[in-house]
Amino acid sequence: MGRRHARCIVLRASQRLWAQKELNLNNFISLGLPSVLTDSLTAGGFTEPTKIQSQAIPKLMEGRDMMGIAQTGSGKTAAFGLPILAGILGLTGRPRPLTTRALILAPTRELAVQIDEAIRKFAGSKMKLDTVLLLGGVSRYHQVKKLERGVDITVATPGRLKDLMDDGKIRLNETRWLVLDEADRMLDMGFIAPVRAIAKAIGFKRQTMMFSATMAPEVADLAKSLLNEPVRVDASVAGSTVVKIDQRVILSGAKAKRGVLNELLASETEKMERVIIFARTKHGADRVAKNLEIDGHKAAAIHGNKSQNARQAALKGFATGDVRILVATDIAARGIDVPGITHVVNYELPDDPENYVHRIGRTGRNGASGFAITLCDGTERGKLRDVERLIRRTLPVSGDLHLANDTGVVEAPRSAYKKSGNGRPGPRSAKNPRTQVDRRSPAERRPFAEFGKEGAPKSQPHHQPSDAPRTRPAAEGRTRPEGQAPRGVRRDLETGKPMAPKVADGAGKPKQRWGKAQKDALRTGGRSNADRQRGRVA
DNA sequence: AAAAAAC
Repeated sequence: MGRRHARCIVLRASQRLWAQKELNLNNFISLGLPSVLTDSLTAGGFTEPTKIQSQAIPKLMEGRDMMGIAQTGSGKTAAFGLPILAGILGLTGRPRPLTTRALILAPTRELAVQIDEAIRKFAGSKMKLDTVLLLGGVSRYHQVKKLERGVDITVATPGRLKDLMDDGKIRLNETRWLVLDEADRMLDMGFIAPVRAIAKAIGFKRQTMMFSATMAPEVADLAKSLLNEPVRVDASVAGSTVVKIDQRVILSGAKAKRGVLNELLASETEKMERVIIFARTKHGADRVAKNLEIDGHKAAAIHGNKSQNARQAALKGFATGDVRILVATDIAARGIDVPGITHVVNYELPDDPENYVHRIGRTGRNGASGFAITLCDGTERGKLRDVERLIRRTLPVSGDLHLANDTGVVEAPRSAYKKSGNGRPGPRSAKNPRTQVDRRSPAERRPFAEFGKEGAPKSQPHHQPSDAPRTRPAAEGRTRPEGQAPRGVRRDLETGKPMAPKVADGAGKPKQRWGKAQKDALRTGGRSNADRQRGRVA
């Protein structure tokens, strides 16, 4: 009976599979894609378009330009890739030597590799397709060989592409499709000049697709000059994904972080199957990886000082499950799409608060849930506050501010990361020695969780008139010596009038960490980081 | 004072 029942289920499942194959029950068909592509999608197990795919594909098949607000994981690669593949299927003959029919630009090499792999997978084995991947860090030789024969699709990072353009190894005059992926990041990285040069080389007979996580003014500017009456598709999933990520903060002294991390990796409740650990600097990432190895954990590291081969190897080992721990700089904060990451650990807080959001977005993907654990020491309080302001919520904190202000003597007591809650130190015990001398002023001695609220930037009304005496609700009932300004209000030295608080116009927005002049120099000059450092006046 | 991207 049980057996027959089981067989019945098996039969039903196989019938469904058969029906799907036979009748090609693939919802991509309704989007107007040719059968060569839907067949390969079915074979790859893709039958259900994502939100952005069902919105974008029909419009792109009509030849419209597009501005897409979307992040990695939304399925945007297929959203622009499939219409391009469909367009190429409609062309006859081979691409001419030194030309490419489609050009896809990405900000980092890893991202370019991912896009290239995905597109070839969508095309499947039945479609004749010549592609080339143009990125730095590897020999130009094979890239040039492929270009000499002519290619259908080129995926590139701006530096190497511009390099090859200047050497006459690639001509863009026959390029019909241009994609700018992660445009916001490309601008942040100073690629505006090469991107414009590339677009100019292609000319106007093209279909342009631009994708960005945000619609910052610079992005809007670029979109205005590159896109022609674009369709706008918004597939930002801001709330829904973040909700599935369990975020928390553990206070820990800088030197105690190593011990805290080891405890986390060892603890059974955490079930850290695949974890990515973010460090702030390349050197920091190497150091964390080295310490993990010493402490008996197999780990790979990825950052910009590693060779392209080493970077690919690290990523591959992580994706295959060969190593369960990847230590990374913010090179991997965005775009890296390795499935099954259960935990993101911020060993150090990022300099750019936006990167916090991108980092934790490596987990909780495709409906899975994930954990994001941030280790925060005393010097990082400001950065944590910036993050909390950006995401507009206060993160649950455990651990001990005394430990966070650790200057190096304290070993992390278990209670620092086992206990969650009010952020106050647990009772003094052998395990929680609290031998640290507290060097803070009395005003600073408050539970750590309060720090995010200090100065209350998020409750400041944006439009508060600056010439009216400013009062904070919290200051009510508080007595002050005559003539002393309330805390948090700066007064003009001459007039004594209150000035606009520093944070008022930045509330809800991240602080600008680099001077505008430096960012501009980066944007326009296109010089290397090292050049920039050398050229700067000390 | 960082990271990314060209040799």
